Amino acid sequence: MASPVRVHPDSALLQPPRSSSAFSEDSLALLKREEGVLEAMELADSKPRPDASERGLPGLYLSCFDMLFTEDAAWLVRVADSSTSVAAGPRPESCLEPEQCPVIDSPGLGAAPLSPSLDDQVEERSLEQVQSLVVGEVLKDIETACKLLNITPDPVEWSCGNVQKWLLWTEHLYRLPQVGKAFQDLDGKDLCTLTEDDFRHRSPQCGDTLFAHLDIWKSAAWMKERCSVEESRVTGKIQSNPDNELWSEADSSCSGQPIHLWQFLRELLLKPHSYGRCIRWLNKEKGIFKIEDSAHVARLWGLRKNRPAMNYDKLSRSIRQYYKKGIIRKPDVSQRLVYQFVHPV
DNA sequence: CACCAGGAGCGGA
DNA sequence: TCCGCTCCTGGTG
Repeated sequence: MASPVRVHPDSALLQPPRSSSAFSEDSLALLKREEGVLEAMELADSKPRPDASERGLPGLYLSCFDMLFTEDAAWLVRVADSSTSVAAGPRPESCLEPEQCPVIDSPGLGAAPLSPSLDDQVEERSLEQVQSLVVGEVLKDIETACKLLNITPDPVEWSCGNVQKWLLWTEHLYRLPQVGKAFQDLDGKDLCTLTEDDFRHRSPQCGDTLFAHLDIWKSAAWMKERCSVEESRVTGKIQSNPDNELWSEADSSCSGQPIHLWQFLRELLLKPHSYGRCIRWLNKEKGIFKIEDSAHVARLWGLRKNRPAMNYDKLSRSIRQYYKKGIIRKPDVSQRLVYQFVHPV
């Protein structure tokens, strides 16, 4: 398990790397294990990818932030730069696969070796790009979790029920023991005032991990608020995110309307890096998808709808109600757990 | 046994 | 009224 990292909203998040220690074995392993976070991370890895959904959201955040604040990130940038700089010429065997091409703009490196100071500047610039990519990705993933759980991104605003939802969600994704009872009757405000020791006291097994996860949510909320204040100050309005537009049709949580099952399924399908193990497209153009883990999808749906007794039997009955409504149907060649959106995106 | 199909009653919005 | 949850019977591989 990734070691939790402390991220305080007011300090660490936007700071440059703090450590000058060597690349530890742990962080290397972490890097190899957790590279699915965003494309920028993928360039550091040429090994077969582990199943994305096994990482779970929280673990993903931890490793992201861990990387952000260590020398590892600078190393990552060096990999990115070297891979882009050789793009015109033959690539060594250890180079990246085509689909793992860096998304970071090359700072325009020439063939000649850089002077140390220029090298530092390049690293710093690329590091900023990596940082903003990672932070953006973390915010997006938290946003997804918020939509699925129907909670606000800011833990301070959570009700007792929201806190329990978040705990369930985190435990579920990160395979933690259930400790909800230890945090009973706490609302978000109370939760946020707890210290790491309080968390450990309430849950010796995973209190520190939960605390770290919560810290990241708090950081993200802080950043989001900062960004929106900044944006509204500069542009006078909140800018829209193209990625949100992509699935705004399927997102009803923003409009206050209860989410429909077909919308929920599409949300999961549009986040393959998080949910690809439990539901995935077989043919996105035709809208054909397969539920790989029926129990898992049912649990997620139950979590989203506050229906602890939800199971696949009930979920599939709801899906079948869509048949006569012309929203979902069985594909021409019927297969188990395979359905088709009548009107693909 | 897990999945599939569909009828029916119910409650919430 | 619509939507989804729940319970149900019966069928299939």
